[in-house]
Amino acid sequence: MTKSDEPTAATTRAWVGLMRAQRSVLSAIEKDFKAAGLPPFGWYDVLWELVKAEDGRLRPFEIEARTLLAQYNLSRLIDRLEKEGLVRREAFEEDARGCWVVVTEAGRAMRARMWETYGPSITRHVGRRLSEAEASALAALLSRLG
Amino acid sequence: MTKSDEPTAATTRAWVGLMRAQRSVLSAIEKDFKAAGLPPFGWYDVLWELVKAEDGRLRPFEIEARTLLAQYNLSRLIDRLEKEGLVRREAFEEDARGCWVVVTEAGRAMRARMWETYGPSITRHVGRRLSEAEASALAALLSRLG
DNA sequence: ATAATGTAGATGCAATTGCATATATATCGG
DNA sequence: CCGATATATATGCAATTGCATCTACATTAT
Repeated sequence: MTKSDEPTAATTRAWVGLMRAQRSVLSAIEKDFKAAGLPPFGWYDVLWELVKAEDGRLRPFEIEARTLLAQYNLSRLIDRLEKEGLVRREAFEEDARGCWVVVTEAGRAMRARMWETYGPSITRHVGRRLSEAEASALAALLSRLG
Repeated sequence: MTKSDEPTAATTRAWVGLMRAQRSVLSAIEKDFKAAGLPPFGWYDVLWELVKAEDGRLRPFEIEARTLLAQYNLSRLIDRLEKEGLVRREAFEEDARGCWVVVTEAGRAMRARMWETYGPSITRHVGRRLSEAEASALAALLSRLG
């Protein structure tokens, strides 16, 4: 490895910190979800993207881009959400290969119920550890890596 | 949910950014590992902790604390590393419940070989996107969440 | 029109993870 | 010393993930 490819100490600390912070906060949040008897954390993102979207519907590939889920994982996550009645698949008329994923009323209700745990959990595990200015600065820096 | 539990916009952006940045960079790095024909990314951390440790050995619970791996996941990860000859388990004399995990020469060599891909990968996906000062600031902020 | 290529999404199968619990000590209170 | 409790690690099993590939339809070039 040539010298210029070697990460600087600060870069390495940033990357290791990113992994550790994410794991640590995520596992704390997942613990809160479990304690509240909620479905898996990962369901939230998909439901939220659908709720935000016009008509509560998105194509799978759109959800994929927004959530960074792998295609095959999303496909099966939709299966599970559908089995729970939180979303339903509908035909996409203009292209018979595709489909819509539509959030149901139960899905909207579940999203809202999850937020009641999720919101405070974010506050506890992130907000309480940083000032407003720090949170802003962190968000700005992280957006450079997305 | 009471008002005070609701995360601020900056806190939420920080958390969402943390998830997205970690997923995005991790998946880019994993792609580099695969392209180089290396074993799974997760093996690196364990090997590295062992190489850093005195005598190249640690107790499983010590690795667990350093890597944030779940106990049952680490137990089976050690199985896999052992099967590849990268580590070996040795008896821990003072407490028959425990064991040592010792990195082998092959394990040290593999760690070094992985770094040849990993180092440049960190540089490419993290270092190149931030100035030194930004990387430092990011590391400092992230350390507050660990 | 047709063959080649591209895209959306699903799926079989093996590997990994999570959960609950097991196993084998160790330690502690009486 | 003895039973109760705690600790270190392993493991059976179900759920999830990753990989490779499949199906079905769409688009493009000839």
